[in-house]
Amino acid sequence: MTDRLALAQAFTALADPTRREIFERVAARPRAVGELAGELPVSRPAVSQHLKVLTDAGLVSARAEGTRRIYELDPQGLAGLRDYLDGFWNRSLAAFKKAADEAGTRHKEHR
Amino acid sequence: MTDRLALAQAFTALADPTRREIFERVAARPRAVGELAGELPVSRPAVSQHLKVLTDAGLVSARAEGTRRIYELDPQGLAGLRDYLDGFWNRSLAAFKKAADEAGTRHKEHR
DNA sequence: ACTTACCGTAAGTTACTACTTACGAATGCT
DNA sequence: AGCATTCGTAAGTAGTAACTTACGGTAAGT
Repeated sequence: MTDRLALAQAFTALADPTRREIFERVAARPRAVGELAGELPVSRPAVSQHLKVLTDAGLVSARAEGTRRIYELDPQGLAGLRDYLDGFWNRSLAAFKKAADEAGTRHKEHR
Repeated sequence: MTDRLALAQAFTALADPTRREIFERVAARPRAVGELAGELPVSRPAVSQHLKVLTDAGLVSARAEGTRRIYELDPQGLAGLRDYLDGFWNRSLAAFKKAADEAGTRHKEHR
């Protein structure tokens, strides 16, 4: 199961605009650090630091290729976020359905 | 459609631990501000400020009940987050499937 | 009308975070 | 071996965010 810490890390990771931008680009296609830095208005070390946060959150993973490090999307962190939100989604829908049904019994019959 | 700003606000809102705690309690059952403050180790104004952020992110909504303000979950913000993550989920699964298939064609046949 | 209860906002402070430059390590090429 | 490329980390700084106390405003009760 996905623990609370990993969840917090994932939300924190995607809260930053630059980091979300990096995440989206890596998700679209695996990229090296310098490549990402070339596309973004921040320095290469900044990209490295962001990638560390994303990696710790389980959102991306890296593999070495010569002196370059290729980052790609890691489905694990994504799955944790999805599961967390799905829980609220189902419960909220159930609650709203329940409220709607109860309102319905007062004003008109069920069918 | 859910725009980028709302998305950023939703991620930012859920990134803070205290705010996520508030969100979870409100999602479980609608609550007043003072009630939340009584359950949490922060002051009532702090809760108010967190609820404002959550409201702006479309994650909760409020209704007046006498002098009290009852906050409840708002499915809108939740839907935006879900849709965003689902996009990556589907695309990442497609990419992994594609990669697996291509690897399969090199090492063993499809079935 | 006065008091009580509940809440949002303003102002100020502290802690954290995102960024920069500087440095060092690892790999590949000649 | 020497040099170039690519990258991670350390150190320092500026901006932001989360919290507190203080204040004002609205609704209900007596």
